[in-house]
Order: sequence, then C-alpha cells, then structure tokens
Amino acid sequence: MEQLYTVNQLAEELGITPRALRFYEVKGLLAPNRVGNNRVYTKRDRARLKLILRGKRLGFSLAEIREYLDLYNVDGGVEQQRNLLKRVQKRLKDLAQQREDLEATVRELKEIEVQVSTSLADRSPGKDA
Amino acid sequence: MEQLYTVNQLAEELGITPRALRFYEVKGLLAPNRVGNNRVYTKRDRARLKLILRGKRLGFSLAEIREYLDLYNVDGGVEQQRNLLKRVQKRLKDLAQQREDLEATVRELKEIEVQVSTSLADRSPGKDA
DNA sequence: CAGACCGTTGACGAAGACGTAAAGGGAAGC
DNA sequence: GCTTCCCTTTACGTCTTCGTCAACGGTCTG
Repeated sequence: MEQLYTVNQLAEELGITPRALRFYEVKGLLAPNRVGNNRVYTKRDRARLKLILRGKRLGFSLAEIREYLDLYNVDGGVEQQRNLLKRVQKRLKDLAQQREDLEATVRELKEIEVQVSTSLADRSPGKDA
Repeated sequence: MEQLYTVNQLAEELGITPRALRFYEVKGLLAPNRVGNNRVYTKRDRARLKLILRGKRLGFSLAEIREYLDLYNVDGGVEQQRNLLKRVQKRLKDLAQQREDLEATVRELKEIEVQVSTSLADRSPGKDA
C-alpha cells in the first residue's frame, strides 16, 4: 500500500544523485530503513528529503539543514521546548534578513530589465510603424 | 574628496577578512586600483563588494555572483543587450523560486512557533491567573 | 638605522559537498 | 551456473572558499 523507493528511484525522481542521498545519510539528515543491506525510502523520507533540497535552494549548508530539520521535533520537556522556540525564532529572524536581500535584488534586476527593454525598444522603433 | 580604503579598512568595515577581499579579486569579482603595489578601493568598489556580500547571504557561489555582477553592465550592442535581458529574466525566475521556498519555510516555522508557544502556555497556566 | 607597522605574493591546509572508480553481494533471467 | 543488474561499502579525487603561515617590501618613528 505504501509507496516505497530505492536510492536510485528516489534520487532520479527528485533530480539528485544516489551518491548525494547516501551522503546525506552519513551526515545524519536521513535514516532510511534497510531491507537486508539495501536502503528503502518511505514517503516520510521523501518529504524530509524535499525539505533538505529546499534548504539547499535557500543556500543553507547541510549542517544548517540538519538543525533546521530538528526544529520539526516539537516534542520534549518544557526546557527543550523553550530552547526550540528560541531556535525557531532565530531562524525566522535570519529568514527575514534573507527576504530583504532577496527583494532588494529582485528590485534591482527588474529595474535593469526595464532599462534594457526600453533601450532595445528605442533602438529598433520599427514594430509600431 | 573621494573616500578611499585600504584592504584592511574595507574588510573591517564590512566585517570580512582582507584575505577574502584578495580572494574575490583573484576570482575576478573585484578589481581595485593600485598605488604602487597596494590596493586602493573606491566607493564603487565598496558598493560592488556589498553586492557580493548580499549574494553570499542569498546562498550564491562566487561564480554565480560574478555572473550576477555582469548583469549590471547595461552597455553593449543590440545582441549583447538581448543576451543580457535573457540572463536578467532567468535570474528573476530563479529568485521567484527562491522566494517561494523562503515563504514556505517561513510559514512552516511560524506554525511551529505557534504550536510550541501554545504548548508551553498550556503547560504553565499561571500567568493569567 | 633599527624596529614597528602596514601591505604584498606564494604556498600549504582545511572543511563542505559531493564525484568517481574499485571491489563485492544478492537476485533474476537464460 | 553464468551473466546482468541493482545495490553496497571504502577510498581517493575535486572544487570551492577561504585560513594560516612564511618571507618579503615600503614607510614612518624614535
């Protein structure tokens, strides 16, 4: 009933190499079950991997992504939770900074886009004629 | 009249090491003038460096940042400009993807924040009494 | 003129994130 | 039973991004 994957299947589906998958496992980001010696990935593993890849697209290191994944472990004692809350809020703050950088970059590129577009339009004023 | 900087000055002001500055130069991201053998950075160099650092905060490699900086060279023939326009639009598309990733992450973290907060509040229902 | 400070180049080192053979196990088909 | 295919581990290689000496040059100061 439940969808399962081998390394190669999951890797291909998400556009990475099996080597990367194994590497993430060594680094403690994934822990798929084994059948005999072979890795078997579940839907949960797949979801976790997608979080990993999203983290990479955001420019995080594997160590940072590891810490990020830990934030999904909401269980724990009061002290644990206080600690977790702090870490979550720190991440949110970092992401806010990143959003600012992102938007500033987008603004500038859009401005360039306009400049170049109009410059090109001025140079070849034939389309409207 | 114009503000100038040595490697050490500029590095300290922007919170990086002189070594990094020289490295960016080797990689073709910066090209400060020389007085004798010594590097002299202008305001323009400084601005360029700030773009570099912003790129790093967004998770780009130095090679990507190099290409990004090229996008600010708006001059050139028609063919150059068409090409530039394409590259700018490609970047904008990538950045849109990154924004989606960013916002998805923020949403999830905020949800976790709420969960943990309420969980903590439920456990110690004394503040309101 | 001897130190004390910048600043320079060059070389070596190191961590992160994999790529790439090398060598082998287990099942499936002919 | 042998080949083929998928998977495994181990190990070494590579590229990036600097950190860290080492050895040297110029300038200013006492």
